[in-house]
Amino acid sequence: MSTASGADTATATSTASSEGVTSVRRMRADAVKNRRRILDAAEAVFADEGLSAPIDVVAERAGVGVGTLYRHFPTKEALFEAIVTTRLQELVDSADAASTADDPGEALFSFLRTFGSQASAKHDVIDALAVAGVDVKSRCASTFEDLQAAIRRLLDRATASGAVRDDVTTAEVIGLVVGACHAAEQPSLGVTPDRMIEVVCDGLRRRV
Amino acid sequence: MSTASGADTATATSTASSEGVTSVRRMRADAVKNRRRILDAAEAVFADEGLSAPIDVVAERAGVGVGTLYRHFPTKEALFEAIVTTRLQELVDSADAASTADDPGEALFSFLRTFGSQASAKHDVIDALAVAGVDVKSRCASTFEDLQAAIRRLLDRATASGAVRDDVTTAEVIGLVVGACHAAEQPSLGVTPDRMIEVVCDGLRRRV
DNA sequence: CACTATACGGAACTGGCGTTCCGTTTGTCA
DNA sequence: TGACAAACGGAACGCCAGTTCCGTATAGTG
Repeated sequence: MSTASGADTATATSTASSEGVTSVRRMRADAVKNRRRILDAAEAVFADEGLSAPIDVVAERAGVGVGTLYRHFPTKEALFEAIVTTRLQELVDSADAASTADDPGEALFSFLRTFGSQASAKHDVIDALAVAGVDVKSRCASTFEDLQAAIRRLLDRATASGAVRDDVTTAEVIGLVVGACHAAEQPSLGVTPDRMIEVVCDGLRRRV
Repeated sequence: MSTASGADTATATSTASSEGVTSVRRMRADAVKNRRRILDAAEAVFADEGLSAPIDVVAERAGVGVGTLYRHFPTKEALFEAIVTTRLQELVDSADAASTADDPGEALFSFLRTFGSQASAKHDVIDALAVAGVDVKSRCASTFEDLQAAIRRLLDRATASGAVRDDVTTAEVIGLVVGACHAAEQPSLGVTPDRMIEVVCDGLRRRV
């Protein structure tokens, strides 16, 4: 829900002076308000139109001119970063939450199901992870690595417990789930992610 | 390999006269040659750059001006149609070939593996099937339906034999495999389709 | 209240790409 | 070989989306 993540609140701009002293200046009230509006608009627009939605749409939805938008985010990618990082963080949180479950296998699977429903609700994550041309890697790198690490933890535990096969990598698990979600976004196929994810989970289970 | 599919040879243009008689006129020799060159170039370019490759690139590779390209294919989509239909047909053929195998389960799985390797070699199929915005549906509709039907046949047989679970649709199988291939095209993930497809196959197997 | 740094808006610019247009070239046929 | 329809090439056009620019508005301060 919340898009702010502490340091992201951005009510201030920091400037390094020549002596190395850091002076902080409050943002003007309207600027703060507009920044919020832009983030909210972007979150909504990207969620249901995907990352390819034109910037103008975001600006209009925020009730702001494009110029203003660019004052806050120098690039469309910078805006992606803000939004996608949030989403990825939500997924990291889900993964961490799932990791406390008793059954390590179910912990992984329930996370993957969560991932699926999150992703099908918010087009942007999948776009960020699955569409070539949007390079998450460069901008949201660290959060993406966090996510990968969190999934690896789930996977390792599940593998160690014997619930899940041990010949699959974290990246492959991500690929399978993201792939399924991406396919589900294609209206012509007429499928939803859930059953496909169930198949993936079964495929991950260790054969008895 | 071969891109020609009988009626596609297109060395002639048919015209309906006022009396309803159909007169056929030979294409000029250079036109025939150029059409071939364009198709070959498009096949190569789309295969390794995907369907988003600019038309100019195709034209240049074919050693032809854009005007000439447009004389042969009135639209970029028309060119897609020519290429993608061929690829889809290849897949239909693979599916039909697989369907003669003794073990119905393995018939399906070996086709899915073939699909995976075809797809990872030729970016365009996956683009056509997985990237929103390219509507295969409208142009290659019938061939796509043929493919879907062929896969359904494999799936039904596999299900009937008890080798494969019976709660999965053809579209879901396609979604899973296409999704995995699509994910594999993302260089940042660093995965190949094969193991992911193996997981999908295991997921499709009926639990014993 | 006046003054200025800060922020705003949106028209204009840019680059990429699909498509069109038209003057030139060339294969074909008598 | 001459004539002409057919085909060619590539410059030019239009659209779309990201980005920049700059004249105008306003929050914050003394």
